[in-house]
Amino acid sequence: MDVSRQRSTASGDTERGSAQAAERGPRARTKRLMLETATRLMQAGVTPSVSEVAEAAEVSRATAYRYFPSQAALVQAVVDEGLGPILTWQPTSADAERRVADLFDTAMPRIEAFEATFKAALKLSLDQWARRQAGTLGGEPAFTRGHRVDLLQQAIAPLKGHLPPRDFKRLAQALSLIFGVEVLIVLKDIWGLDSRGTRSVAQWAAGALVRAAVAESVDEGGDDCSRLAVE
Amino acid sequence: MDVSRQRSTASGDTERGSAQAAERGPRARTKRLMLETATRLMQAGVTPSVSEVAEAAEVSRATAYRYFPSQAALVQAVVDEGLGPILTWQPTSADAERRVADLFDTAMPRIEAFEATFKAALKLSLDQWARRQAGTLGGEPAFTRGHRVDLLQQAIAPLKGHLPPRDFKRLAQALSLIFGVEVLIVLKDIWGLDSRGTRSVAQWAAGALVRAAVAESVDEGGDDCSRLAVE
DNA sequence: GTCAATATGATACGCCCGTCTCAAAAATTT
DNA sequence: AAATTTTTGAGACGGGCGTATCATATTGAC
Repeated sequence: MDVSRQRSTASGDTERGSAQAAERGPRARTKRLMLETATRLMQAGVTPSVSEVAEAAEVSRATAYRYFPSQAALVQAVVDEGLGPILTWQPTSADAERRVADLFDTAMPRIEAFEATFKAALKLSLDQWARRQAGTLGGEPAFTRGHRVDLLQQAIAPLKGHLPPRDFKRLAQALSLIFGVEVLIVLKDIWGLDSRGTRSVAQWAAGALVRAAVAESVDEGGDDCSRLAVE
Repeated sequence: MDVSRQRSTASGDTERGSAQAAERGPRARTKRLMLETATRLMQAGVTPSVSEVAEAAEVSRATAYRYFPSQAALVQAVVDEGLGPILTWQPTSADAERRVADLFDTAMPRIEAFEATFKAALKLSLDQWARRQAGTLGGEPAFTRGHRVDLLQQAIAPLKGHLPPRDFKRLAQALSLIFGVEVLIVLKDIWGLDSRGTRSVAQWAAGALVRAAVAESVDEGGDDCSRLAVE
């Protein structure tokens, strides 16, 4: 009823964007404290439960659950923070391949820094998928996990005119296969690569895909293979 | 002590390979029953807990836990079954790109049929990773998840002589990014593609990567761009 | 300073998971 | 057929998670 103090931000919304919305008051303070604690824990490699964050933040379990009713909500919030610098990425070049490389350079280190967080997010989205299959779904938060679509399309936007729409989309889809945390899982965990190796392989694959898409369209146009390199 | 009846297969080992090891007796019977039930449930889309399998198989919870001490063991067993036809894949062509395409044609439908199973396996491997990070690890089963490495290297084996070892490895690594369940997660769940679309994109990307690797090595050798297509 | 509104903490509950124990049932041996 | 071994089922236990309740402490308005 009392709308004078806008507390709509309390526990409902995500407070996206920079966490500097400040929003004073006890609630915002506690929430910020928890988020910082959770972020710190996650960057240390663990995926804390709500209770663990509560303890680490020296807050009662009950209070913690008031702000983050589940581990999913917690992870989602930390993901949003980790995603920050990635979502605000802006192209600096007009060349598609360069833009893609630049996007990867921005995103991959960030994803690596928040590796545990993104892996937790992936895990939770798999959980959600399984629950959806089983029919056991309580109108839950619904994880996002679609940012790469827009980002990659933005990165390869320069090709929009030079490629048939179908091929453009296909390139974006193919690139999205080598963009997310999945890359870390495969290259670091399975292959045992380090950060440099991982980034290097991803970069090469991304470049190869972009060049291949361009080359195909050129082939159709007239076999001008000298323009294969960069366009 | 009594070794006359070889019951070493009882609850310890994985009984890999075709499940036709038969191995009569109550234990084998119950285990087979549970495995079949679990497989059926998983192909229906759900990721059952041990208790759920127990109920579905009309076996007491205690018994179920005797054979599969955790959901992880359960999933691992079903994964082994689902992996069957993939692991026995043999190349039918001498052309690398064709071989890769063929491998994808074999593997992707199978992965899709066992989608829930493979997603559950991925989820569990993420769990394991998190626990390993946190130090909370009880000398557990240790998920495999490395089959794609050998398979892809086998598929592109014809290039082994034509490519520098570094490039060969890099190609295998890049291909492994677009090989597993991750492809389904990204293309079906995020992009909303159907099975055909998913397979099509994966195939294109795979072909593009192989061609790119070949083209690069040729470029170094003398810019013979007419051989870009297949070699 | 007083008072209402609000945030917090302690506690308890139900649920599911994984483990254990022990008696009953089934299978195998002799 | 009898005896022994093996397998099974029922139940109990502890632990963790998510929820609800209620008294207490803190905040902000007057």
